[in-house]
Order: sequence, then structure tokens, then C-alpha cells
Amino acid sequence: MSVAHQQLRAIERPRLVVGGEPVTLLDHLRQSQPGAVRQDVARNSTIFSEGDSTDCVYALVSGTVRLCKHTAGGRRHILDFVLPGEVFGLVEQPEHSMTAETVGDAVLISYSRGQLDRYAVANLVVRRRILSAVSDDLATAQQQLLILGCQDARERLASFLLRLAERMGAGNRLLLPMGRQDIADHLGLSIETVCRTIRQFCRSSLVSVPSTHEIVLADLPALTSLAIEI
Amino acid sequence: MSVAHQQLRAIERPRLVVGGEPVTLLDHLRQSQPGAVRQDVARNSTIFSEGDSTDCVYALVSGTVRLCKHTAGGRRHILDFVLPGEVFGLVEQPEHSMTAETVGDAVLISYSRGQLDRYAVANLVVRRRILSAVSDDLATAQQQLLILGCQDARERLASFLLRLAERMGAGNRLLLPMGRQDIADHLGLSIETVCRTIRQFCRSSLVSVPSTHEIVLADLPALTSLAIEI
DNA sequence: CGCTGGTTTGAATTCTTTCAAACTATGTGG
DNA sequence: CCACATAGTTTGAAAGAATTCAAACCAGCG
Repeated sequence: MSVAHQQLRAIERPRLVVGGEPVTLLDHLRQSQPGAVRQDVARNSTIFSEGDSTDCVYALVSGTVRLCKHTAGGRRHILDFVLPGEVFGLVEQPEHSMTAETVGDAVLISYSRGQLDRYAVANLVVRRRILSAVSDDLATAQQQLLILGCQDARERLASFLLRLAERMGAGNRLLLPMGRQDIADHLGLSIETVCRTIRQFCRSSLVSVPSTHEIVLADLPALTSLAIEI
Repeated sequence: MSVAHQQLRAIERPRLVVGGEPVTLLDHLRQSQPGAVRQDVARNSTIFSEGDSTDCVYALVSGTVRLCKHTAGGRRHILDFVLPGEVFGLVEQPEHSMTAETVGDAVLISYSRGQLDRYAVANLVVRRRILSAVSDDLATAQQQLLILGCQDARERLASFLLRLAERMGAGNRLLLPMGRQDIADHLGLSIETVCRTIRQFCRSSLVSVPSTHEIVLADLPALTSLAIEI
């Protein structure tokens, strides 16, 4: 097992013994494709683009990836961020409908989609995992639709910070890998509005901001009520 | 084959001979569950709610269905509308994360999810169709995220009208089954903004509005450039 | 130390919402 | 078939939220 694989396992299931039965989709990818390629990718690199064929599935070992859609007029929307331990690029269509880019330097493993499919034909559990993964992405997208459709700037930012904190499992202290513009493009706001809203949170003691890429969620109840009291 | 089934088939694949090989997910549902229940549902009725168990899958025969998510504070977002011939309620989670309501009077057929799953175990094509269906929903949601994240009111309305026209396949003359408030809740706008934007389109001769629930897309190129020139 | 890219702040503008009222369609009972 | 009640739509005016434009600021780096 490669170093990257060990890292992945450590991130994803810290309490499980290495070598047990495959449980997650990632487990199955590892087991069925032990020779998968580990890649070091520099910051702001494109992993795949809209229109690329979907012949690879990726697992993120370290760093952060943003999944973007671009418009004819050059506007950008960030559908979601990928965190370490997560799988991305798993799509049923023959072509990607989004672009994946690294936010900072990143390490990832690319698996063959064809091999995954062949493996899945005879494996009910894997098929279920694939369906679950797509289904989870759908649920996430629909939740995000609710946010963009109903929430104002403060509510969106609170929702974003809380979800990120939960996914990173880092308690109240939050390391923001992405810049303000990325947050803006994810929440459908301008970069200035993101800055001003963070500042407003700061002044209301909802958060403190030790440095640009670090946020402490000081008043979780208040943030939560902002996020859910839609 | 029931009358409802015949109607469905007519809507969905108007040019195919009845009785051919099952192709779509709906074909398979019909074939595997010929005794499925046809239901007449009055306007503004709830078909299923957030939290209901996902033991049924539905096919819409006639009418329109809206798929909504509600927030703690009572706000509502319409994720999408379901048109005749389409399947809805197909979710992997054990509980629905949205509410399905009829817009006007509707006719639908409900199929057993459990039977579908049992049928799918031995049928590769059906499994593919299920995965495709979820995957299509994901693509739709992500496209909608782009719209809500990047577009202003005029662009959103143009996108909405064009997509609806395409799905209904009715050329330029468009019958709007839903009210203005529904459109607003789908596009993340207020009802007043929807009205004013339609009026603006009218004055610019992009559309004409013979009656409240009828819109003629008079200038398709202009509408298209609004929708894509994001 | 000075660049460069990214962030923050301010002021003016624009877009959308909110609030209020008028208007229109639809359906019901007389 | 008409009158009325009701739900839904449209319009206007004022308020509010977010964006745009501009400039200042800051941090990391050669």
C-alpha cells in the first residue's frame, strides 16, 4: 500500500484497523486498483475540465479541490469544495460537466473508471456505493439550492462555515483553504460582500479571525440559528 | 395495460410501437409492476413530504408536480417541476428530503420501490437506468446552482422559460401550469420581480402573454442569449 | 525592499425586495 | 346568468441589500 493510500485511510477512517473488509467506495477503489497513480498537483492546477471524458475517478489525499462550472460570459460558480478523504469526478455522463481545480497544492490518486465499472458488474456492494455517492452529491446540491434560493448573505456565510467545520471535524477552529473569491463564487455573492459579512460577524462576536485563512466559530448557537432560521 | 399507462407511453415515446422492448426506466416500471396504482390527485395536494419513507416511486401521467424544500423559518424553495411522462420520488435515502405537491389536478401512478429494487438486482439495464435517473437529477440541480449563483432576474427567467419550452416540446407557445409565486420560489426571486420581469420581456417584444398562464416566446435568439450569456 | 496577488474598506449605484393598493380571473351561490 | 367572494396577479413607491468601482491595505516572496 502506497504512502498516499495510507494517508487516505488514516484520514477517512481513523479508528478502523488497516486491512479490514472494504466498506466505503474508497476502500473498494483501493482494493480493486492497488496500483493506482498518486499525483502531486500544484496549486491552481486543472485536474479535469468541462467536456473532458470521464475516464478517471479521483480521491483527494491532501489539499482542497474546487468543482466549478463556467458560463459563456465568463462567470464562474463553485459547486462545491472537495476535502481530503473524499472522492470526486464520479459521473455517469461520458463527459464532465464541471471543472476540477486545486485550491492549494494537493495530492490525489486517480483510479480508472473503466476498471471500477468492470469491478462493479459482479459486486453488488460497490454498485450500491456508487449509487450512494451520486445520491449524496444530489442531496448536497439540493441543499445548496435551498441556500442560494432562500438565504441572504449572512445566512449563506453561516451555513457555509458550519458545514465546512463539520466536514473538517476540527471543532470551532477552522482553517479556510480557499480564498475570499472562491467563497464568493460558491455562495453567489461578490468578494466584497463576503469580506464585509465576515467583518460583521467579527464585530458581533460570532467569529474571530486570527488570520485571513483562519476563523474561529465563537458563537455556534448564533451561527446555527442564522443558518437554519431561513 | 391501463388507460393511464397508455397515456404515459403516448406522452413519453410518441413514435414507438406499443409493446416493444422496455427502454426507459418507466418502461421497466410498467413491465415489472403492471398492477401499479393509478391515482387522481386534486390540485395543491401533497404526494409525499420531507421525512416520509421512500417506499414509492411515481410517474406523472398528467398535470404538474412541484418538488419543494422548506426551511425552519417557513421559507420555500422549489427545486424543480415534474412534467407529464417523467418519474419522480426516486431517492436512495430512506426518507424523502423534499415535498412533492400537485400544481393543478394531476394523475399519477405509484410504483413500489421495494419491487423495483428486487427487480433491479437481476437486471443490469434497470440498475443503469436508476443510476442515470439520479445522475440526471444531479446534473439538473448543478445547472440550477449555476443559474441561482450567477444570473440576475432577467437571465433566470429566460433560462426557465427556455428549459420549460424544451421539456414540454411545444414550440414557442408555452402553457405555464404553475403560478407566479411558484416561478418566484423556483428562481429565488420575489413574485413581484417575476411579474415585472415578464412585463419587461413583453415590452421588449421578447415574449407575448396572451393570458396569465400562456407565454409565447417571440424572440428566441434574444432569450437564448440572455440565458447563456451569463 | 519592493512586487504581486489577494484582501479590506468606502461611497455611489443598481437591482431586488417590501409594502401597499388596485386589478383580474375564477368559481360559487343566488 | 349575474353578483359577489376569493385567490392570484399586477403595478407603484419607498426601503433595503448587494454590487460596482475605486482606492488603500496587507502578506508572502523573489
